[in-house]
Amino acid sequence: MNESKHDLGAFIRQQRERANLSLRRLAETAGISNPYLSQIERGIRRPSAEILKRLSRALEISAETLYTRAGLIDEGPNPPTVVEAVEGDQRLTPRQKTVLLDLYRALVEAGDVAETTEE
Amino acid sequence: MNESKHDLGAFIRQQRERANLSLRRLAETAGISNPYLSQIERGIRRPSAEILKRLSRALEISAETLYTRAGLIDEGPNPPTVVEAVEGDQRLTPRQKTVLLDLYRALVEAGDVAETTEE
DNA sequence: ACAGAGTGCTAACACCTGCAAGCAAATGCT
DNA sequence: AGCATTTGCTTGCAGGTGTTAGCACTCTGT
Repeated sequence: MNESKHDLGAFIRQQRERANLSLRRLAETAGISNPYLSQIERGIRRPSAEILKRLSRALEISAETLYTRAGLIDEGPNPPTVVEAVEGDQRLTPRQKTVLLDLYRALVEAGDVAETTEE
Repeated sequence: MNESKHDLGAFIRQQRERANLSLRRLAETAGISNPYLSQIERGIRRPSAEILKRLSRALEISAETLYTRAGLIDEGPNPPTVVEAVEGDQRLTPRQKTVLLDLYRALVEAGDVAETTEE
C-alpha cells in the first residue's frame, strides 16, 4: 500500500519503457512472472532484493541504484566504516582485530553520550 | 539447507561476536526478533534486504558488504583501508584517531615481525 | 468479421519470512 | 544453596512474496 515513500515501481516502469520492453518481456528476461512485475510497478508489492537484482540485470542498471531507489540502501556511496576496514585487513590477526574494534567502540561511545540510555 | 552457497549467517555471527554483542542485543539494536536472527545466523532463513539493511547499520558495516555477502550484489567492492576509514570517521576526534592509528600500526608491526602462531 | 497474438491486470494458491511465546542450559547475585 | 537474568534455540502462527491460471482489451492479418 505505502508506495508514497519510494516510487520504486514508477522508476522501474520508466526504465522498462525507456528500453522499449513490454511488461511480459522484461518479466521473462528477469526471470519473474509478469503479473508480479505488474504489481511491483504499481507499488502493490515490494520485491525482495533477489528480484531487484534480476531486474537490475535485465534493465542493465546497477543493483545499487535500484536498492537505493527501493530504500534498501540509505545513502549513495557510504563512507568506509572502521569496522569493516579492520575486518578486511589481512595483516591483522583475529585477536588484534578484536582489540582494535573494542577500543574503537569504546572511543565512539565515549564520544557521543546520547546513544546509551541503559535501563 | 542451502547455506553452502553463501555463508552469510556465519559472517553475520562472526561480525556480531567481533562486536561483543549477544544475539539478543544485536537483534534488539537491529530491530528484529532474536529467534529470527538466530535462524539467520545458522543459515535456516534467508533475510530480506530490509533486514540486512538494519543488520548492517547495527553492525556498522556497509549495506553493500552485506548484500554482496548475501549474493544480492554481484561484484565485490574494494576493501577500504583502516587508515582511510579511521580518518574519515566523523565520530572520532583527531586525538582519538591518533590513538587508534597508533595502535593499529603497532599491531601491524608486531604481526609482521612475529607472524604469530596464535591459536 | 473473425482468429491469433500482444498488451496489462485479477484471482486463488503454495511457500517463506518474520514474530510472539516459551524452552533448557549457563551465568550472576544475595 | 536459591533465585533471577541472560544465553541461544524450537515451536506455532500471521502476513507478505511470488507463482500459475485466467480475465478483458487492442492490434494485426485473412
